[in-house]
Amino acid sequence: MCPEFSSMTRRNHPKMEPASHNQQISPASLRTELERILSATINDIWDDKIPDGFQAVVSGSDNLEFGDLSCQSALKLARILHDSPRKIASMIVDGIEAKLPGISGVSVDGPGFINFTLSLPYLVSVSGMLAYRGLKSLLPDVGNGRKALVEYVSSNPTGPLTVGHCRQAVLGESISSLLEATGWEVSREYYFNDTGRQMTLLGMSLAARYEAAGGGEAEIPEGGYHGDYITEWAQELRDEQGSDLSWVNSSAKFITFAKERAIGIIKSDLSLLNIEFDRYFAESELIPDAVHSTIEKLSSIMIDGESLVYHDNDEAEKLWLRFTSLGRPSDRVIVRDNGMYTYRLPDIAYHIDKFSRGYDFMIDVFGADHLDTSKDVTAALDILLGSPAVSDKLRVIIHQFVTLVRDGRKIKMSTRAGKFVTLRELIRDAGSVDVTKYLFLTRRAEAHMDFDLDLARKESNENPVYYVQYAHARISGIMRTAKEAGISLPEEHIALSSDLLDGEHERELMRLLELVPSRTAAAAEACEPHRLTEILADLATGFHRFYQHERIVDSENPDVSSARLTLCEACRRSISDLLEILGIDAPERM
RNA sequence: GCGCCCGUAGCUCAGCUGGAUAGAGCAGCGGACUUCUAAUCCGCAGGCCACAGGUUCGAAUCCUGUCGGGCGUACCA
Repeated sequence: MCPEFSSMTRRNHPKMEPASHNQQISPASLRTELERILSATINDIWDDKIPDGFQAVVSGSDNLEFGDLSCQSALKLARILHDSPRKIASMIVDGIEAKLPGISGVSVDGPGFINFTLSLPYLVSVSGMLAYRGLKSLLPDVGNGRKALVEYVSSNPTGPLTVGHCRQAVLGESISSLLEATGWEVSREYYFNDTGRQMTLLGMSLAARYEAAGGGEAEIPEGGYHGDYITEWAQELRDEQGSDLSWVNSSAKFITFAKERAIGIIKSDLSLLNIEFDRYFAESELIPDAVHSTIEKLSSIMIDGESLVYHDNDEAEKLWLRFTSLGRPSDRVIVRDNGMYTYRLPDIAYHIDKFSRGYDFMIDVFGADHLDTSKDVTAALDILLGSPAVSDKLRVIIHQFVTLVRDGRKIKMSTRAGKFVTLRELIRDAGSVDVTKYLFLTRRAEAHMDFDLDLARKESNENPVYYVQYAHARISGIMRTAKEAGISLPEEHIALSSDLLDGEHERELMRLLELVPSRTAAAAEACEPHRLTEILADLATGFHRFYQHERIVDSENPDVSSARLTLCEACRRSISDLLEILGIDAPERM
């Protein structure tokens, strides 16, 4: 934000309200309107030959030679109409009767693309909107205040967060912000398992270290946790408890102590990333009521004359869920013979709880290891809640793992064996939180990524995040220079004359800016925050190039300076708005 | 064996859901600072989009198969 400008934008000048103010059209409505006109034209010409529901689509051209926006409908229609795409395209263009908003040129190119050139006044007005009202004002209000829930990290409280969790944390957090940017009211939730075998093992591991710290001989149980942090907890516990022997005989106390310590570490790890959850949902909250009622619901479902759950003949307690009747590869045990629940059952109960809380959209962000389980859970929810309810509202995003490489070799990570690289260490090696975040955010979730620890610091010095942040800092510097020179942004309500911005470099930058809202909206729709890093890089390049070619602050030409300042501000604000969604700092100086 | 994901420049990765000449950063080579921040810009070089078929006006993108890598295939989570 530039406080020195905000006061201006709020001032009212009713008498000076120019006519052009009402003509401002947003990038989104321009596209909708174009598509509407094209669709109508196509239907007018060919009428019943066009399949029902046919919609023309316009998208940004990848090459400036082909105009700013392009439509491929003629190519698609060629097959249906049995005619050459070029001819069809020409007929469409000739048949357009309505005035196209914000468009100064239409042409038919290549095999049959219809290309549109955006008008200069329109481009100028969009830059103005970005500068004065910010990116969010141009994003579609998809959520419209509806509630969404994003579950992510959800790592069990058995130790510090690792590199893998870091990727997920950054991904989940940016998805949450992206949804917020498009009008959703988002709750961030962390689900953790605080019962079951892993917690018992953790408690036993701590007990063993506690013994050892007292000089005793004790072994960590098989499958237990070997991390150094457990030894530290044991020592702390010793120091605190002194000779209080009641601890030694109470496994529950060890579990509770370890659990609380672990959650504390996790929360402080997350705070390093500036991530705060609205709720930490413990599995134990579901036991016994929610789990029991889930078992009942599952039991009442019959498929092909068979109950969805069944017992083995010999063991009374053990309960299976017949996932095979739900199209899954194999049945699974959901209650063990000792009466304890396996992971899937409470997780189903948890998701039923989520659905019951009235969210319109739910996202689960999981690592690749959860894929199978997650499909089982979704299959169970489909049958319990009705398939459309689940597929409409629940979206599971699976991200692939980070493969760490050190000394040219891949490192196997294991939390239990105590062999892992923590989030803390990663941030330390990368040298900055922003660098670490950007590192993960430039990749799409499904991409496997190799991360070379030896190159961490080296890479971070050359990290693209600095390139983007530098653009922001540079513009901020220009704003300061402009202020000193007595040049300010034009006031919002005065339509900017496009004559002042008719150079090729101005146009190139404005064209880039015009694409930002639709690209951001598409990223939100797809829940793919990595696309924002692409937009950011493009904006930074666009600005740096513009800066190289054009003098912005020039006392000799205050009008031009002021107009160019608007473009800079549009750029700066778009960058800072996008960085904010990604949770990355937008520095004013570097 | 089976299921899911991935294979794109030397390296790390994009590629807007089938379109026009496949892009960026880093690494390499060569240029540009008396001018609002050179953490920048401009140029060169670098590709059989793993491989083989198929679908059609058109494929990195869709379908099949092969090869290679990751994850899963627990009465762990």
